[in-house]
Amino acid sequence: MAQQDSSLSAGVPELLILKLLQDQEMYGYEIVQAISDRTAAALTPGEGVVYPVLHGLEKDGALKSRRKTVNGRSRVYYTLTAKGAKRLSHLSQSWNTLNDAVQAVMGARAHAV
Amino acid sequence: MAQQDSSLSAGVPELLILKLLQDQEMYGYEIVQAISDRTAAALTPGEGVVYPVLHGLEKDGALKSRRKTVNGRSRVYYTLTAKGAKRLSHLSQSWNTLNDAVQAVMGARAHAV
DNA sequence: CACCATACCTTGGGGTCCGAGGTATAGGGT
DNA sequence: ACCCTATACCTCGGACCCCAAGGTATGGTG
Repeated sequence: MAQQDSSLSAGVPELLILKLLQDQEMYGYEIVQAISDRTAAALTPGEGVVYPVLHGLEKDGALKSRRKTVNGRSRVYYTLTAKGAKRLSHLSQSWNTLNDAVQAVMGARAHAV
Repeated sequence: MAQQDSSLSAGVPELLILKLLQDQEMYGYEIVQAISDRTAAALTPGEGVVYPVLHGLEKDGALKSRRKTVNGRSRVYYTLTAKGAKRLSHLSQSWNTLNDAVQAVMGARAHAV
């Protein structure tokens, strides 16, 4: 049973992966490092997280992949499909709603103390 | 094995419950509705979520409980311990870090200025 | 007296995340 | 030559989180 919309299971890795792939074509190993880099290592989902998400998204038609060999290395590049774009905007929306709700209870203050 | 700190498993219900109990003594059933109320029904963790969290927190010494009968109804009121307060500030911090990291990847859109 | 709201609780299952491990190639150091 | 690291793919087992559904009991209302 596909998970509900208002789920508390964040699905953050999926969100980030979709976003990265919206901006540019990338391959799995690259994504793992990109997330770590762009979040200043605050988030470091490993390969054990990223690859399964990638496979799941492709299976659902949210991503398309193609093999490419660079410097004798075989890489699997992923790109966003229309369905994936929809899923991204949707997930992104959910994240904002969740965050707003949390802030509402926590005192609704902007961070940065 | 107790979960890591930088976990992506949000633990939002726990965070909200701790926050509510920091502000005032409450009982389970009340908490369920308070979350729904204060988030304009954006979040509605049911009793199946709240009670187990409550029990877990108490077991860990983050909460203290006392039975009280009001209008012939038996309620279990919870309050925050020092340990719970620590856990709250900690979890709250984690949430902000997580949110910042997500925003960093998503484009760092300013929320409500 | 039936029904709903209150108030507590547990169980079963699905989803998410993670560390650990497995395979293979390219390149640098020794 | 050889090893070690980085690159690049992958899967598995388990831990944890969340949820819907159901179970028990009492008070108030129609």
